[in-house]
Amino acid sequence: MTSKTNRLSRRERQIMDVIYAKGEATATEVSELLTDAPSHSAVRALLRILEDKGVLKHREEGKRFVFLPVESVEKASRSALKQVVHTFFEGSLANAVAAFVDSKEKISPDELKRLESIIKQAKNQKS
Amino acid sequence: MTSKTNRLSRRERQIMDVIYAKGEATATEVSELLTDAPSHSAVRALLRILEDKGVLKHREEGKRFVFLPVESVEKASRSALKQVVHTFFEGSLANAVAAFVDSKEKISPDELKRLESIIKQAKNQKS
DNA sequence: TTCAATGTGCTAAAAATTTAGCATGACTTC
DNA sequence: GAAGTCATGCTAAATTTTTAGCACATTGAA
Repeated sequence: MTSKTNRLSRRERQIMDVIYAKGEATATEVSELLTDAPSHSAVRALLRILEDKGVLKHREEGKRFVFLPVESVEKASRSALKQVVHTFFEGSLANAVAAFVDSKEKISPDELKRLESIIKQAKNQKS
Repeated sequence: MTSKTNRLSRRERQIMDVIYAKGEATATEVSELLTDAPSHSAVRALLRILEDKGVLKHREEGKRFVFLPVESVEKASRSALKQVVHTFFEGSLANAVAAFVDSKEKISPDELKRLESIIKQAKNQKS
């Protein structure tokens, strides 16, 4: 249960969120996307630390470093989602979806259709 | 976007998670539920800090303090969920549900039924 | 070549988090 | 009422996080 992101400091987590949302990012991009970004060198330091911790890696692109998660986004997102569902919705996906639907988020008809077919498919696979 | 829980340190978040999952808890309960709990007095200190920060409040029950979130669990859970969906699933609930279904989590037939009816209801409300 | 621009790495200091331990108060039990 | 138990508050120290700034490398233009 002690997930990897659980071991990250606040800034580190903020940065990981940005990178997960974007897929990958340079130090400058991270800086720009953080709403309350610290100095540029601070961001770079954090990125280096995250790499030390083994949650990020980078590839060099020209002279810039492009950082990306070591763990696949798929895996990370699944565990983040599971974590929320567990903490707040007693482990029930249905509870979570219900809450989301109840909120004022507009869910487009398209989304609803997709949801329907996802559920249908899951039902079939069960049997 | 800078949510309240975003301002919490790692330990503070851990504690909030425990309390959200349980609804409310005493210092002792929090200690027991943390997998890598620090000393008891450390936990109490954190709880005090969280109260100072305005995310927890307490009521006295005999001689113990029972801590509970200031923000309703409903509200907190909605924003936690929204956050994950935004960060990892491009804001799409359907994407999130698909990922959850794909994972090896067993989703009971009951859950699936509930999901179906939730979606159906949402569709009707739209029109 | 030389200079400016843009990137990185490193280091050390500042700030924040996390912790233990002691003092205190209430309640029970002997 | 004395001692033991269980709770809290406070304080100060240890540890971690967060930061800025300087040094160095590379690229491209003048």
